[in-house]
Amino acid sequence: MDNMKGLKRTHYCGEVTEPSQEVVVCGFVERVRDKGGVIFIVLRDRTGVVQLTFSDRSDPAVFEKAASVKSEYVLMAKGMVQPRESVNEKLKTGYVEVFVDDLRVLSKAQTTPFEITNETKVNEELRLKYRYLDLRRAPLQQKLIMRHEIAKVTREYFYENGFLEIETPMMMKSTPEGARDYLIPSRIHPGKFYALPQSPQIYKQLLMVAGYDRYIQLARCFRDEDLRADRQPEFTQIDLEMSFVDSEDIQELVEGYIARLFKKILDVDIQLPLQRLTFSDAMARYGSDKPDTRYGFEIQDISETVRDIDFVVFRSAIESGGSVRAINVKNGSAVYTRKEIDKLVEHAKGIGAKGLAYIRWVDEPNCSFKKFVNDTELESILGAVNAEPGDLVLICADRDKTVLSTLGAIRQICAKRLGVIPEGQFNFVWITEMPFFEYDEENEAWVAAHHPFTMPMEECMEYLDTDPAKVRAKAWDLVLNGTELSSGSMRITDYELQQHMFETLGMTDEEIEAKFGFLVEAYKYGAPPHGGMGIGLDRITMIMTGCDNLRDITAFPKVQNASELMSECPSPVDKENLDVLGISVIEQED
RNA sequence: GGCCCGGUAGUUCAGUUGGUUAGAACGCUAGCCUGUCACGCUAGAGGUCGUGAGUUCGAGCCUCAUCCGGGUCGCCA
Repeated sequence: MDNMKGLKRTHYCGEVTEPSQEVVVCGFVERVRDKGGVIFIVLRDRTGVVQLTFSDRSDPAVFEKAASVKSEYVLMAKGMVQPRESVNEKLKTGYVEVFVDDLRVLSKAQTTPFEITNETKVNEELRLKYRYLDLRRAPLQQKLIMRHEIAKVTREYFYENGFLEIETPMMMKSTPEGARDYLIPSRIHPGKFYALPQSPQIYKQLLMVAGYDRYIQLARCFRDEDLRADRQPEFTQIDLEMSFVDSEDIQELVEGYIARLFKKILDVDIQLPLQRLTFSDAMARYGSDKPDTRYGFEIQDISETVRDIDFVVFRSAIESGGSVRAINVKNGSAVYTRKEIDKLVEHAKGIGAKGLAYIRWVDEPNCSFKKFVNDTELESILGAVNAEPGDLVLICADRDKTVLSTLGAIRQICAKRLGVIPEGQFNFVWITEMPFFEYDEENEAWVAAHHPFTMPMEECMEYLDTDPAKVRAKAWDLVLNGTELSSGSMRITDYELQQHMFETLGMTDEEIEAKFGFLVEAYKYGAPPHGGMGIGLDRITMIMTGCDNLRDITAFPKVQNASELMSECPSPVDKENLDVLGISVIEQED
């Protein structure tokens, strides 16, 4: 094995484009093409590849060493850049090659468990086990580099706007609300635990009380909940908080950030101001609090149209206070055969609906409930949803909540199936006037829809005690292409009101004191009006890189059961270590 | 915790109704080749069919259990 003595890298591989200069490059061997008397080695680093050339008519020692090189060896090479005899137009460096006179093998490499190529069909499980090899591939490197650029633009923007980056603790008090905490034991306090932050929420509010009126942090957050394609247990939030502002001020600033980010990273112009929808409009039109507005198929209430139809499914839904709503899947009838519709209906049943009625219109409108409707009634339904020949009308009748969530989900499935979702389009929408309370059907109680420091809208204060369903919050989400990117709110700064909110949520004085005593105390000493947001850096990166899961834009991601396949964490701990922490582990039953 | 999908050489896959010695491509090893660039040619090595049980004269294939991975619902104040 050689060392680097006397050589220093002068160029990254991808930068070698000018002939007639001496360069020193280093990197990994992408490929060896040994022609017998001439050897080509493709060398790779994070900027690209360059071809190294060796001839048996020059230095025999160098040539012999080149002949022993294999894939993924780590090399350093010095030589003259010369034009190629035949160019490779597919490469940025394809017009030149480095004719090597000093070759150093810095590290040999075993045969890798999979080939390291840009395009790969290799099972992700294997790639995750050898993540450091998978990360050598250019597509992954480009994504992590773009993530870096996004973080850089983010910091630039907020710094320019007067924000201070301040670190908040990773070891904090556990607040057993909402998501489950990851707990940290400590030798000094057996039986007591810190928690990893689910977000720096409380600390950033205290920073406002402390007078640091514009705060930002690219904060690592942790939640011990089940994973999804767009949910990792450990993630990064662009966490910000501002004093002496109201909702619109924060939103305006964030809009400026979004526009800057997309312009700088993707050279995409985002039209400002961004679209706004109230929560109730979003639910009514899209059946979702994170609507994808890149396509239509909007939900329409046809309760009035079908009120007089003698069809028990519709009638009973309306009579029991629910509704009948429909989506018009434009040109859906060709794709959705009877069999495919049956699958949709099954899916709808799987998510809580009793079923779906439908009108499939190929030659004639073919209605699944035609026994119960006459031609006039059928026509008025088709008219109500602007149906034309070729369209597919899907109808759901039930409680409002069920109807909306069902049609919202079905709407998405149909759009994907029909391929009507435009690529390369970024539809942002603010969801405003979020409900303050949510009804927990299991425990038959109203619970906070957001964290308990969220400010109710002024005009809703009067319903706080009388009609929780009517109370809306000064809280909002930012949604991009159907993915929730961000949420924010104004915070309660009034001690009395905060106390009142805690009580409304059914917390006793003892609980309040134990969980949030220090926060409540802080607000007694003067608190500026403030609010803020947490923006999901990972999700933004995922969408901007065109990925459909967070693993691809995370250097070392966790898999579905929250373990890491490479290091195999989490892992058991010796009894001695546990004893020091005062912890005993109960045998898990299967 | 529920539902759906997947697991066969190092990798990606094929494998007929349950039937002889489980195949291909790429990779790997050895040899040849002075202009390749997904180099080419010749030869070769390489398999606990995820694991365990069962049915059967006989299981990669059928049954059951289990492990691992993915998607999703619940969950994510």
